[in-house]
Amino acid sequence: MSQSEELKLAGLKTTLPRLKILELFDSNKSRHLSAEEIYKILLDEDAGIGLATIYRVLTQFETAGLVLRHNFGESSVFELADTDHHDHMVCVNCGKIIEFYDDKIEQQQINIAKAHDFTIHDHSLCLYGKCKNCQTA
Amino acid sequence: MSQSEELKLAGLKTTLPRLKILELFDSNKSRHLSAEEIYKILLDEDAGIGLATIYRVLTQFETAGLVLRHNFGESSVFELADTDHHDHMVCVNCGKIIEFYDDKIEQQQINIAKAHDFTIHDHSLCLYGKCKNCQTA
DNA sequence: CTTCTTGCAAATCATTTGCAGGGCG
DNA sequence: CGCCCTGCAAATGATTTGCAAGAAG
Repeated sequence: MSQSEELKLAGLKTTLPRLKILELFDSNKSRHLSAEEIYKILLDEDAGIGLATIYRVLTQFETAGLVLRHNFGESSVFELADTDHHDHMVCVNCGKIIEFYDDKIEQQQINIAKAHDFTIHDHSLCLYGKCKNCQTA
Repeated sequence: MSQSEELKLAGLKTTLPRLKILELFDSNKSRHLSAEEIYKILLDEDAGIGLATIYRVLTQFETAGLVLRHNFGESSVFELADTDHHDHMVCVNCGKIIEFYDDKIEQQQINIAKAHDFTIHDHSLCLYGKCKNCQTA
């Protein structure tokens, strides 16, 4: 599906800011971007896109289910919602983000919730520490 | 250990704001409080304690290891660090917080980190959903 | 054309900091 | 009595919103 079609499906008009942001997520290796990071990247491209617009677009994308918002540090980071559910490990030294999925943990969360008569809508699991390269530092 | 002694041990002078806040945590059934909540409670008591002071005290307490800071919603909530490690379930409807500890999950996190050559310093696991009383709502 | 969008600036929110007066040890 | 603390107001950083001008369908 083209990016333009994705937008249409979400009930959003095809506009430059939206395409640019989608494009960034599609092409970016890191996958995890904050509004500020997106803003700076687009500034370098002289796209003339304001920070407020980026926040608006990201919120719309989140509502439409196109991206997920995470609250690792103090500001939000977003990632494309194009893969299966996974959790994260964040390197407190270099900021690297490693994704992982573990069936035992997922299952155990469900068991625990059940034991407390709690219905899970969502969950967030984040491990903070040092990645391979930063352990010596 | 008295609250005054706890403060001394942390290298902090015994002052009214600090005692009041410690007292609140000790007496409060909910255990989890935000700076704003503490501020409002103390306002009602006419303690004349400013919000900035509450933030300062909470930060000092966190540094001293007396309290833990969590980032469930958009603002931080604090809890006394007087119990063993545990994770949380937060009811998105009524805000109720349920604490839990699961050995399998803890162990599995360690395994996963190891598999990725990652050294865990800390982790946060939070289940969002509806508690028993809010399921029908 | 009509409605959805955007850029910019001003407004919010949560939290932090500067400063001058006070209080603990 | 010196240094740590506090209240208040102003400063911050992240994110949101008001508004009038511009595009998309």
